[in-house]
Amino acid sequence: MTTMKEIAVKTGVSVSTVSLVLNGRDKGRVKADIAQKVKAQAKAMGYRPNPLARSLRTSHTRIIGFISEEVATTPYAGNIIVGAQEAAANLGYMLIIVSADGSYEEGKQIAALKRYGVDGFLYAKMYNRVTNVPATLSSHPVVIVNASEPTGRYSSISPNEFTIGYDATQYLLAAGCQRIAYIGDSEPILAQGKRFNGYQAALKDAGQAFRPELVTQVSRNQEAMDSVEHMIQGAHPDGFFCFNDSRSWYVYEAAARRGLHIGQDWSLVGVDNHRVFAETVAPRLTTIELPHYEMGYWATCKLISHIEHIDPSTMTLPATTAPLPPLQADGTTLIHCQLLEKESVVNH
Amino acid sequence: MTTMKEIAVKTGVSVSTVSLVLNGRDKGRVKADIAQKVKAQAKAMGYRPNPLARSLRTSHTRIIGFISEEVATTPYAGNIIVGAQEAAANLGYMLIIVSADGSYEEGKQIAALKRYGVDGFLYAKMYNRVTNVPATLSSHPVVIVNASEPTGRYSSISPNEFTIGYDATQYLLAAGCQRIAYIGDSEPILAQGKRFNGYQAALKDAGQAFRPELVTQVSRNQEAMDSVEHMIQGAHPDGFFCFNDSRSWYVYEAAARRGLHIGQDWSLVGVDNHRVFAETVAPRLTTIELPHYEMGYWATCKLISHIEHIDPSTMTLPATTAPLPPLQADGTTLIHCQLLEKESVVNH
DNA sequence: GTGAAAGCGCTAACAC
DNA sequence: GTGTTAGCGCTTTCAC
Repeated sequence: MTTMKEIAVKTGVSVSTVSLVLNGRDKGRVKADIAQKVKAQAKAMGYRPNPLARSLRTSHTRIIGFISEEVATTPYAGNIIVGAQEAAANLGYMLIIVSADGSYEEGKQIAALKRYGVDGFLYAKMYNRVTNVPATLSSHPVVIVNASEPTGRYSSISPNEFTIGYDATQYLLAAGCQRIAYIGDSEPILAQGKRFNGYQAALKDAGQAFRPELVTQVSRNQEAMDSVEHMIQGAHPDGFFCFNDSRSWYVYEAAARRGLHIGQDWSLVGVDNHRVFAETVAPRLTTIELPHYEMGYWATCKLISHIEHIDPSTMTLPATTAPLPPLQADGTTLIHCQLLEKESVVNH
Repeated sequence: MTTMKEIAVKTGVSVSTVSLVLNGRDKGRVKADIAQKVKAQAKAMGYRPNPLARSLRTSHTRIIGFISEEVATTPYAGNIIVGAQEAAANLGYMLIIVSADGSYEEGKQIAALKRYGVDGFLYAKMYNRVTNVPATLSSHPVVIVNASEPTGRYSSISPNEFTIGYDATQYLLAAGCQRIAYIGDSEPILAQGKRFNGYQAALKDAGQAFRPELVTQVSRNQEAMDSVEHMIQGAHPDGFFCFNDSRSWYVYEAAARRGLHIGQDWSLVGVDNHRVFAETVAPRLTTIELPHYEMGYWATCKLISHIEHIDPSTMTLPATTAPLPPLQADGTTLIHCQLLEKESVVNH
């Protein structure tokens, strides 16, 4: 580890000059040629600043605290972490991740993160919902990921659930489906209601009547299977929009029992949480993937723009990255989800 | 943030005395009553040490670098992170997680972690394999998670793949299955070979002949489905051991096409990667879950025991935690995987 | 323009 | 036994 002192000695200047130069604060303070010498020497010696020492002085660390629940129990939401981590790396930050679903309570974890001097917090939930942000976070910049929050005090980023339902339904309509079923979740969770609204809106916009008999909101296991069977027998759907891949399963099994094939006899679009389908039946399944990676990435960019008091639109993002989606008036950003076209929709 | 200096002033002693007392190094150096006073004052003022300042001095940080690939693309392996994070929290450590599957290369990430002064590294892979540890890590304690490494220089923790195959097959045998099929993966990955060995060994120990016609090693999609169908038609199995849940899927679909039910007509034990099955068809499926959480937890305990040069068996683990599994001679620890009994095995 | 000096909060060698 | 002192590597104020 080469230090500034060593560079100072080698170059024959003082540490303060080195610090000035290496931090780009030498404008009109240090002569250009000596600045050059310092930079050259630093490069030659492979100088890298010691973040600990810098943090002790400046009390900012370029570390972000990522607080999550249920990383354990939700498939693929881990992509939020990956997205956040990559954004952080691109912008010169590190992520310390704590999960609050374990033996250690959220409060203790937050206190520990504060002691380590994190510059801000990402508060992530593993399924989209309304949540309350712990009061202890309010001393720092916070961005909420995959959730929203009632007070409007914090920025948040979550998937646009309405357009998920709308796009899926519209896609089935465009394929010529006349009787599109909605296989939902029996829990009254946020995503459920909004996707269902999108389904209804798409039907309405296409001039199709909404038929309650085509809707079934199921839990799981045999009971769910029976509900789906019952709906199919009564309402004869030719297309299905499924809340998630667990619900798609019941349709696949019902098709198999009838000797029918998804993508040949029935159309199906489903939200893909687990990706066992992608792995197993692809390219048979047309799916919508939740934008976990994007949410993590953008939330981190936004948080850092808060931390550094800069306008997110001026942030230099890597060329490969899409521009930050615009903020709504209430601080909420909804991310549109892509529909991945495969073969499980047949033209009727 | 109260500092040692403030405590020293309030108590009327020097900072060094405070430091000694608060670090438990006052044995025979500071009088008991004054030590008491210091402790009381510290408590009253809600003193918490500043880890940055301490680290700058001691050059250890109580931060562990967690290096992983493919957190993005592997379901549930995120549990390794959760386990590691909880173990770290229990032992007073923090985890900085970097993923090497993104735009930033492993080398840069490792350099950054070193600058932040991590005390050691967890080098995790998201599926079990033989891997090479980057040379730059050798300056620090390292534990390998969910992988092994050819040189034998590092400790590693991975699932016992052999017993997965053995236990699953034995369980099916005990239920009376006479013709147990093995639905494997067509890739020659480590887990594949060992689970297959376990399957063969269990058959042999039970005195059943190994029948090649009951084995099919499939990739995915229609081709995989066709192979499974072909095997079933030719060899008439009454029980199935499936390499993972993607492969279980094909058996479920084949059963549905015949109007048969898993758990009534056919027995099935599968390794459960995605848990869409657990969510969807439980309690119909008898599964083996990979011990991701445990691997993360134990790897972290072991790493910390290296860092602090203590015998892992003397570590005070939380009462809820199982004891650390023993180390093999080559530094490898294999974790036995539990078989979760449900209803997808029928007594023949 | 440049350097000396103070100090972020803590630890540890060394006086007394 | 306890306090004084000297840093860890860096930033920043203030003389010169």
